[in-house]
Amino acid sequence: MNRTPNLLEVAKAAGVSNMTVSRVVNNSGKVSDKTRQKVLKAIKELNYQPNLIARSLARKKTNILGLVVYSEKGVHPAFYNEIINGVQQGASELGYDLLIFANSEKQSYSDRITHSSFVDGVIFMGVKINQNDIKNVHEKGFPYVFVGKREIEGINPYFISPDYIKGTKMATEYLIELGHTRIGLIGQSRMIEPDYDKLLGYQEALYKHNLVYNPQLVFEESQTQLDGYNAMKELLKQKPTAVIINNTYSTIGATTAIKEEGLRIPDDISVIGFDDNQELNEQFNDFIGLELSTIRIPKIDLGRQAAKMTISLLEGNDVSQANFIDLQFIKNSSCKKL
Amino acid sequence: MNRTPNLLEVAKAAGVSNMTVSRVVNNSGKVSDKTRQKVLKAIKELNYQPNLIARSLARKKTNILGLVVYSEKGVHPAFYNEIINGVQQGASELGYDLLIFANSEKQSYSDRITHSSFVDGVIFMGVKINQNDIKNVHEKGFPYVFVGKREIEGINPYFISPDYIKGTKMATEYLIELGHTRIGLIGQSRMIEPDYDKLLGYQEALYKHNLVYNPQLVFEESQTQLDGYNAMKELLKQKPTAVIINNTYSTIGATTAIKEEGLRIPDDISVIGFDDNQELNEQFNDFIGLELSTIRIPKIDLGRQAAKMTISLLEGNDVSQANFIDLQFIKNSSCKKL
DNA sequence: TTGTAGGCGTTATCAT
DNA sequence: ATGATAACGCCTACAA
Repeated sequence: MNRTPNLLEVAKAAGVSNMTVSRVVNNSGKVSDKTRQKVLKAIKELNYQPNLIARSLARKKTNILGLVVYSEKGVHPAFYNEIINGVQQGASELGYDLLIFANSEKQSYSDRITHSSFVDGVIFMGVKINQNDIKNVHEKGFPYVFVGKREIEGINPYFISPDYIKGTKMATEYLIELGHTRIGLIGQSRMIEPDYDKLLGYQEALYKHNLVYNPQLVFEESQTQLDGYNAMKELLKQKPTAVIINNTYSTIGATTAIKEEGLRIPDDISVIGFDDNQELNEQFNDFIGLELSTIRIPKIDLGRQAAKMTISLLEGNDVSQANFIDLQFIKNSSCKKL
Repeated sequence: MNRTPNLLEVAKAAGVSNMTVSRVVNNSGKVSDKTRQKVLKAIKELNYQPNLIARSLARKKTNILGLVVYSEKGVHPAFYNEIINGVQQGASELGYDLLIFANSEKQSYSDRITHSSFVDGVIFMGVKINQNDIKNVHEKGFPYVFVGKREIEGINPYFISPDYIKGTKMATEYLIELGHTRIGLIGQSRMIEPDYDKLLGYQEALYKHNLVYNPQLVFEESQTQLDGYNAMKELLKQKPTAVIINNTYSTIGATTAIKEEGLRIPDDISVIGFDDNQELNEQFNDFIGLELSTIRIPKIDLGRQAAKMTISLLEGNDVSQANFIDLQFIKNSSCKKL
C-alpha cells in the first residue's frame, strides 16, 4: 500500500500553501476562482483525500456516532436490526458514520466512549442495558440517546421510544368503535416496559369508553409461537370478539389456534397484531392469506430520529429528554364491525 | 463536557516525562517499578484514558475494521445479522472495533475506505456488492475480505464462504445411505451462487452413488413460505421419499404442504432443511413439534473468521484468497431409514 | 531507565 | 485572498 498524498503535497503541486488547499477542500474562507481551479486540478491529479484521523484530531470531532447494543451472548435481537438501519440512515444523512462498540471485558463502555475521543455521541440500545453506563455519560454531559423508554433513578435520561400506550389505546378504541367489548390482550408483561405500556393503553381505552377491565381477557408473557398458541386457546374459552396480540411470533401461534378451533378471522374474531418483525409478518400474512390489521412500530424512523437527536445534542442544540414516536395503525381486513 | 487530561498533564502530576507515561500506558520499554507506581497513581487520579485519535494518527493505525453491507434500500437482510455479530466478536477478540460505513451518494465506498485512514481493513458483505469497490481495494493492496464466494473477472478476491457444495453433498449422501433414491431439492437457483452450489453438491452426491439426476425433483427459486408450499405441492406428485429444502421460509411452507396432503415426517417423507434463520427455525420446530434435521451455516463463526482473516491480512500475514467454512449437519428425527 | 525533539496531517489563528 | 506558525495528543527515534 502506497502512501496517500497529504495537503502539503497538493499545495506544492498547485503552487500554493497548505491552508489554501484546506480552504478549497472544506469550502471555507475566501479563495479566488483561479487558485481554486489550480487546487482542484492538483487534488484530482494526485487523487487526494483528506485524512480524517488528522482532521478529527485537529477539529476535536470525528463525525462518528457510537452505537452500543446490549445483548445476551452478543446477539442482537432481530427487533433491533431495523432500528440500527434507521440509525445508520439518519447518521448518514447528516454526514456521520457509525461505530459499533464491541463488548470488552477489560473496560466499561462508558469509559471507552467518553475518553477515547473516537465518537462524538452515542446511542444505547437493548434490554439489558447497563444503567451505570448511561449514568456516567449523562453526568459527564457526553451526548447520548437511549432507544426505548427508560427510567433511571436520579437522572432523566435522554431517550426516544415508541409510544406504546398511545398506540395500543388507539387500536383498542378502534375495536371498541366497531362495537367490540370483549377484547383480549395477549402478551402484556409487567416486567417488560413496552409490554406493560401496551396494557396501560388498553386500559385507558376501556376506561374512556366506560368498559370494565377484565383480567381474564389479558394474558402475560407471550413471546413465542407456542406461547401465543396456548394463550389464545385459553382466551377463546372467554369468548372474546376481538384480540390484540403483542408480537409477530405470538400472532402466528394465536392465529393458528384460532384456525384450529374452526373460527374465522374476522367473522368470528377480530385480530390486531404488532408487526415488530415486519418481514416475517408479511411472509406469514401472504402465506395464510390473512390481511392482518397491525400496529406498526416505525423502526427505521425511530432509529433515524435517535441519530438526529444525538447529533442535535452534540452540536449543542436543545433537545428534550423524553421523546416519543407515534405508532401507526395499519387498517386491514382482520377486524369486523359488530 | 470538560476536557480529558492528556499525557503531559499526567506526566506533570507524576513528576516524570510524557514518554514515561506513554511507556506505562502501553506496557512497552523499561520503566522502574517505582516510577510505574507513581505514574499509575497519577493516571488513576486524573482518570486518564489515551486519546485514540491521536494515537491512531501517530501510529497510522486505528484498530478499527470497516464493514460495508450492500443492501437494497439500506436494509440488511436478516441473514447477515448473525454474521455481523460474529464479525464483531472476532474483531473484539483481537482488540478491534467495527465501523459501519453508511451509504454516501457523494463518494464511493472504496475511496472513503482506502483514503480516509479511518479503518485498517474492511469486510464486504451482501448480494448487491459493487464489484468496482472490491477491485479498487484489491488493486491498492488494501486489506479486505469478502463474505461469500465471489468471482470477479481479472482478480482473485479474498473471500470466506460457507461450503455449500460440500454441505449439501453431505446431506444428500446421508439420505442416500438411509436408502433414499428419490430425493427432492427445493430452492436451487442458477442465479444465486449459494443456491447453485447446493445443486452442485446434490448432483455430486447422486453421481458418486450412481444415481441418475432427475430434474423433475428439483425446484428453482424458492424463497418465501408460499414458494416452498407450492414447490412441495408439485414435488409430491413425483412421489419423493425425501427432500432437502433451501431455506427456513421455504421449509415452513413446504412442511405445511406435506401436512395438508396428510403425509407425516419422517414416516412418509424425510426432510432436511437449512437453518439460515436460526431463531425462526427453532421457533417453528417447537411449534410444529418437528425435530428437523438441518444443515447449519455457522454464521457466527463465519463472521468471526472474516474478522480474523482481515486482521491477519492487515498485519501482514499470509492469507489464502479462497476460504471455505464447513457446514454442520444437525441430525434429528426428520429422516427415516428406508 | 528516563527524557528530548520531531513528526503524523489537519485546522485555527493571526498576519500580510 | 493567501500564507506562516502553532496547536491537537501521541509515538518513534535517538540521546542522556
